[in-house]
Formats: sequence, structure tokens, C-alpha cells
Amino acid sequence: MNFQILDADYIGTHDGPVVRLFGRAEGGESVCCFVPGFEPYFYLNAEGELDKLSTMLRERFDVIKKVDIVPKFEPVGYQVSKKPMLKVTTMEPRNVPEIRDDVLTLPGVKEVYETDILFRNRFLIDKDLHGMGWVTATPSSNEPVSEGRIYCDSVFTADSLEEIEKLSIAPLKYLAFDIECLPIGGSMPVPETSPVIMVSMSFSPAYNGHETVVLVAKKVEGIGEDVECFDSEAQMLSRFFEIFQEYDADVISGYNINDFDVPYIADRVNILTDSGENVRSSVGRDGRLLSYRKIGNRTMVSIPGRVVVDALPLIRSQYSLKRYTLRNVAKELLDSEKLDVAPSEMEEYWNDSGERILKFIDYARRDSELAMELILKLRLLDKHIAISQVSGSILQEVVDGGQTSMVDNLLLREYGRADRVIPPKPNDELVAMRNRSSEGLKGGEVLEPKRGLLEDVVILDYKSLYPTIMMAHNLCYTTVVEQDRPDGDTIKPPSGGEFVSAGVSKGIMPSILESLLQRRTETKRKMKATSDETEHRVLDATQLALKILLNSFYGYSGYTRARLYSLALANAVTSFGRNNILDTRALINGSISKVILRDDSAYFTEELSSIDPNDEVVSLSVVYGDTDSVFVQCASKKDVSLDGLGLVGSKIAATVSDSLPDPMELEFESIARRALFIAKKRYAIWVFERSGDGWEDGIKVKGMETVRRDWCGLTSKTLNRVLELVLKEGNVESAVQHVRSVVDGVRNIDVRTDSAIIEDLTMTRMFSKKATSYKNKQPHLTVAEKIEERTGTPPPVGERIPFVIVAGKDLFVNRAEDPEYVRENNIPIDVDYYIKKQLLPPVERILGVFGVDMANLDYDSKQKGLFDFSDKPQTNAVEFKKKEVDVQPQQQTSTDKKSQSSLFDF
DNA sequence: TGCGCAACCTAA
DNA sequence: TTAGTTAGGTTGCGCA
Repeated sequence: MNFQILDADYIGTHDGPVVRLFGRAEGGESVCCFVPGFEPYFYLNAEGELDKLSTMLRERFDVIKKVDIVPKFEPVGYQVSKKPMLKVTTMEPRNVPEIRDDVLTLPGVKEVYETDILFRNRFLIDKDLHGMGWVTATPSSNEPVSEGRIYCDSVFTADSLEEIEKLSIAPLKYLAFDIECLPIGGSMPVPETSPVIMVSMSFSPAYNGHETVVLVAKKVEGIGEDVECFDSEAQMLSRFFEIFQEYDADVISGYNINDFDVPYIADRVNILTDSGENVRSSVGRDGRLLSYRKIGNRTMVSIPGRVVVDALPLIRSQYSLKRYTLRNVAKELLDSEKLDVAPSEMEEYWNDSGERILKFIDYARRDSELAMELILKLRLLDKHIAISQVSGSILQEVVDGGQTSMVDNLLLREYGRADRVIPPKPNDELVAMRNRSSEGLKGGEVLEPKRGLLEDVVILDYKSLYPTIMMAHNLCYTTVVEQDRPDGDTIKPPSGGEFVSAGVSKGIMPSILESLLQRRTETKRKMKATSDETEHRVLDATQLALKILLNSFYGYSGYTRARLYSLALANAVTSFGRNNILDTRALINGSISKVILRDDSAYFTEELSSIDPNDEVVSLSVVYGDTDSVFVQCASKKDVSLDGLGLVGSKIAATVSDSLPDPMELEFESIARRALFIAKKRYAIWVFERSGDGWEDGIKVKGMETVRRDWCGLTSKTLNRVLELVLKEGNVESAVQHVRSVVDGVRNIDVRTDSAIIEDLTMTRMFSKKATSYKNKQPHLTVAEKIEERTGTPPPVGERIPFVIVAGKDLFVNRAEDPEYVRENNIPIDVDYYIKKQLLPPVERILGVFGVDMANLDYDSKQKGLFDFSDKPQTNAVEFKKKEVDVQPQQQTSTDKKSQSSLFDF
């Protein structure tokens, strides 16, 4: 039987541990496959006589099943040869963590390795199986080991198990749910007092013909057949769990279920059970009851055999939004409206027996529908499924965890193959030491931008810079020269240290990266070849997953909580990177310097015997660069077409790439017809990218206020318009006019008549830590406190808090207010703050390039005297701009070229 | 007025 | 038993 591995765990039996693989088969059946016979173990590094130690271990610990002497490399450093270590096999997986500390106290024992690998991961790694990978299993005649009912269509013990190559994804079943609770007096409901009154469920594919089902804990007349009514909350919840198990979903979803719905239901079940009701909350494929664990601030939910996917954290990490309420997310990402009953009105709606209760039911239904839509329409899981397949981690681990677990997984696999052991995760003490001992990790190089408006800038970037550096220079934990001296070449990074060359010993990490890169290239090739849309999507997710993994290794190496942490390695990578971008700039400015365009080809001067009058000579100069990118300004006497600039870009890319070791590669990315550099990491460009045979244009903004969530929408919108006018139309005058009209509008805001404007004046900031650990007061903290005063509950840490600044004499931070409250109470906002602090400074940073200043913009300012106010600000601005431009020689040419175009056409 | 600091968010 | 990294700009505030 073939099935895709969704989840894995193990159970203990009197014959030792038995692994359970849960999955979904090609034909659509859910599968639970038992695999006996795999044993837990760890490694031990000791000095002295290993035979004696081995005997001592077996005598001392009766949970040790056997001890073998195996040759292994230590985790870090180039080593000429392996050394004998002990492989300790225990009876039960839990024995490994139980005895690891005691084992360390035995004489001669130096270190223990791989003592904290979850048994299911150990199994998957050793058997070369992967999360979301397909396996073919031969069912055994043996009865499946059973600890009670398994909620799967097919349950069997496997004689043999092997991974198979298969691109498709099994027909997964999704269930999204959402609960409604009855708040007492309009405040936040708590399980101790507020019952669950409705449960809304959405299914994909449908459940008995229903896409949604709503369960209601009271009798209601006039409902449809997809609404079920119950006499009590307990009966309703029992039905929920019954449907849950009957439907047998692979993916359990909802919005904020991890932090709210799941704990709430679990708590309610306990409360109801304590009061004598009978609710069995069976949800696992092994019948496990619904439960959750609090780890620090976060709630972890796991359901054996299924994957719990809360849409909220996924959306938080994948989309940059001002707010992550379901209402806002639905509006921004699905363009659909969430329906709501205000908490204060809920009781009224609930107690109604007519239209309002029906409305309430429909609203509830909508919430689980939206969660399902988010998962399916935004394809939130595709990337995670691909990462699971590529890294080998179980899907739940990929969804919940970060990059560490995927890198761990890949490293464990390859270290194992190369007979190297891996240390356990560092304890807090070691982490503290690593953090303390910091000579520090230096990062990427950011080139000083040439500020102002530039034209014809070719943008190039390094393809996977850090991974390719690691490959090119064989940088790895396993190649760093520490204990043994190599007999052969070494590589000395600019940061210091020494690594053996690939000729001496190829590093494990470079090998992993190479195979990931190769797979990515292959996947992209397949993508181009296929015409099947589903296949294309799967391949696209796969290549993206490969890219994410490629880029995770560097960060891991400099992460103090990583199993393998090496400052020498991480610093080697970035130091090569810094040198590389500086060398690239020198090469382009220096020996390349000019490119000549002739007959749709690009040449260097030395490639041509003479310069023809029809040749276009393009002079190059690097005007900006950040870590792995270079922006090259192209100056020419004549206008150069996009295709011409494309040729220049490709010529530069090829030339620079040729000068670099494989597989480092500079790629031509795009062309900015106009580019405005404000500061490092802050710029806007009118960019043209290749699209089929032609070019596709757009405006790209980096780092400026338009893309920052702690600035108000009014600023973003105004700035975007200004950038568009300046970059696309070259029309500074219109930009100035636009800003003036906006400023005018703000001056005349009357909150009482125009409460919609509040939306545009709202800023948000993340409530990033407990209120007590803030050293300084913050505007969003002020609002958080006010909300707590008003409702009794503060917003949770991690939430983005919206606020506006209201009029008054007090300190800025104290005048932050909840926008909702401002709307309801018609509180006047601080018009001056919005003009002087929100609108004008960012605008001035842009228009200042053309000589426009505050006085030109805020012409209606009541404090005219503060600024050097001019009679004819608009003319002033433009004349200044013209002069500015004329002063710069690079732009002299562009002025000539474009003197008839809109830039100076006024 | 200038400076240092905390806090935020972004680029890569 | 959580969590890849550093570089960099901007703001508000308290203080010399």
C-alpha cells in the first residue's frame, strides 16, 4: 500500500517501541501503519578503555540494551580519522534522556551525542523517510499492535517500508472550526463562566454533502439542515467530537485556534466533566482527547495523526499587515467581509428566537468558512508541505517550528551518512556562554548610496550569495582546521581562521547545499516543462522550499541555540560576502567601466577594433549595493533602450560571474528607469523587469514610510502618489501640489463629520513585550493601558495595537488613543502632529532632493514665521530643482536627453 | 541644541 | 522543549 506520511509517533509495548506512521493513501483512505523493531540509541565519546566502560554501562544501567563500539568523527573540525565511540542502545526511547546526564558522570566520559532526538525523527532519519513523503508498505500478517481503537480507514503492521518517488499530494481532508462563547456583560469570555454556545465547522471536501455545519446549544426554529440544535452545551460538544472523528480530517484549522478555541473547548470539557456531564473529547487518530500545553507564552496543540494548522500565525509570518484580526485579514487578503455581532449585543442576539439568532448563526458559520478560505485560497500550506518533504521533518514540526528543526533534520541525515555525531541542543549555560564570549558576528556590507534622483540604473544581485560562498570555499563545521593539520590546501577567509579545501575533504554542509541547489535548478527546469497547473504549483512550492532551506544554513551557524554553532564559520561566510560586494563594485567601476552597444550586442572596448559613430558608449558606475546586490548607473550620450540596458546588465553579470569561483553567480535582475535613493536601505525605483518578450514596469519602494506599518495610511498614500509622480511622470510640481492638497485636507478635518478619516490616521505598533519590561513609555502602550482600564483585559503580547494622536498639551506618548474610542467619542485629533510629524518629514526627505522644503508644502501653516516662507514657493522649488540637477554631471546627460519629456515640462 | 538611548520596523 | 542572522534609519524623550 502507498501512502503519504502525515504524522509519526510511537507507542511502547512489551516488545519495545513501535513506531506509528499516519497518512493518507493514494485512493483516499486514511492510514495508520505500525512499524516495530526500531531501537532508540545515542552516542558517547570517552577516553580510556571503551570495553571496560561498555561493561560498566551495562552493569550500571539496566535500561541499556546493548553497547557497540563504532568509529565516528567528532561534530566539529577537520579530522584525519575517525575515533572509536560507544553507541548505546536503550530499551525505551525515554531512557535516552533519563540516563544521559548520569552517563556523563562516569570516569572517562567526555561527551554524549544525539541524546535529544525525538524517537519518531530518529526513525525517519535512519530509515531515510521524509515528512509528507510517499512510502510503500507491505502489510504483515501480524495483528497490529493496538492500544485501543485507531480512527483510520486502514490499520496495519508493516513488514517492510520504503520511500517512493511521487510528486502528487494525497487527497487531504481539511476541517476548520470556530466557536462562539457567550460573554458575561460584554467582556472577554472566560471558560470558567462563559459557555460555548455555537460551534461552526467548514469541510473540504464536503461532509455528507455539507460544506459547513453549525452546531447550536439551544433549540432554534427555522434553521437549515446544516444547522444542528442541542439542549445543552455538553450535547453540542459531544456532537462536535463525533463529527470530528467521523469526518477524519488530515488538517485541522481555524483562526487563532491555538490560543483561543482549542484551550477554551478543552477547559470547558473539563469543567463540564467535573460537573457531572459526559463529554468525551476524542480527536486524535488514536482516540487521544483534545489537549494543549502552555510553553512560555505560547500554546502548543497537537493531535496524533493529524496536523493542526492555525491560520493566524501563518498569515502573520507570510503577510505584512497592519492588523491581523480575522476581519482585517479577510478584507485585505480575501477581499471579503467578516460578519460580526458586537460582544455587547451577543446576549441579545443569542436570546432572540427570531431573525437575530438566525443571523448570529450565519455570522458564526462565516468565521470557519473564512479560516478555510484562508488556508485553501492563499495556499498557506503548500510551502510547508514542500519544506517537510525536502527537510524530512514532520509537517506539524514545520508548521510550528522555525528554521532550526529543518536544518537539524538535514544535518542529522548527512552527518549520519558521513559517520559524524551531532551534539545535543545547547543548555542555557552553554547558550549564555556563547552569547557572552561574543567577539560578535559581523554581517553584510551596505554601500553608501548616491543620493538623489538617478536614471537608467541596472540592478544585479548574487544568486543565493551565502550558500554559494559556503560551497565555493568549502566552508563547513567539518572543514574548519582546529585539531588536525591537513596535508593539502587550506582556505583562509578574510575574517581569519582556516578551512581545508574540498580537495582535502569536502564539507558536509557544502555537499548538502550543492544537492539542494542542484535539485532547485532541476525543479525549475521541470516547472518550465510542465503544462499541468497542479504540477506546476507543487514544483513551485518545492523550489521555494529549497531556496528557504539553502538560505537557512548560514543563520543556523550563527545561532547560539543551534546544535552546531560556529562563529568562525558564520564570520567566514559574511567576510567573504563583504569582500565580494566591494570587489564587485571595484570591478564594475574599474576594469569594466564601459560597455559599448552595437548591433544588439554588448562589447568591451578591447573587444572592438574601433569605435563606430553609431555605437552607444555606456559608462558604468555603482551607485548602491546591499549585501548581495549592486545598482549600476548607466550613462550614455543617447537614450538607451530597455533592451540595450538589459544587454549591459547581462554583460556585467557574465563578466563578474566569470571572475568568481563556482557556483557564485551575479545575475541581471531588472532596470530602474528612475531611481530615488534617500539613504541606505531606503529607496524607490521605477523598475522594469523582463516578462516574456517585453518588459513589465512598476514602482518598488524599500524601507521608506510607505512600507512601514508604524506610519499612518495617509502618509503611505501621499508618499506613494508623490513617488509615482516623481518617478513615473517626473513631475515634481504635481507632487508638490498633491502634498499641499493633502495638508489642506488634514487642516480641515472635523472628526465629528468625517470619522472615516480616522482610519487613514491610524498607526499601529506591536505590543512586543510585557508592559512592565518597557523602559520608556510608548504610544501603543498608553493605548494598551487604556483598553485594559476600559474592558478589563489588556491586548495580548504580540498583537499590533492601532492608535491615533489626539489634540492636547500633554506629551506625545500620553496623547495616543484607541481609534475606536476616538470615533465613538468625537475626540479631536492633533492635526498639527499629523502634518508636521507624519506627513511632511517623509515627503520632505523625497522632495528635498529637488529643493522643496516644509515651507513650500505647508503653505497654509499658522506658524509661517517659523519657516523661511516664500511668496512663490512652487516656482522656487522647481528652479532649485533644475539647478540641483544641472550641477550633477551624470544628470547633465539625462537632462539633455529628456529635456522635452515630462520631467521638466511645466 | 545636540547626544545617547530605547523602541520599532525594515533590507538583505 | 520555541524563536536563523546583522545592518540601518527614524522617532521621542531625557539630559547635559
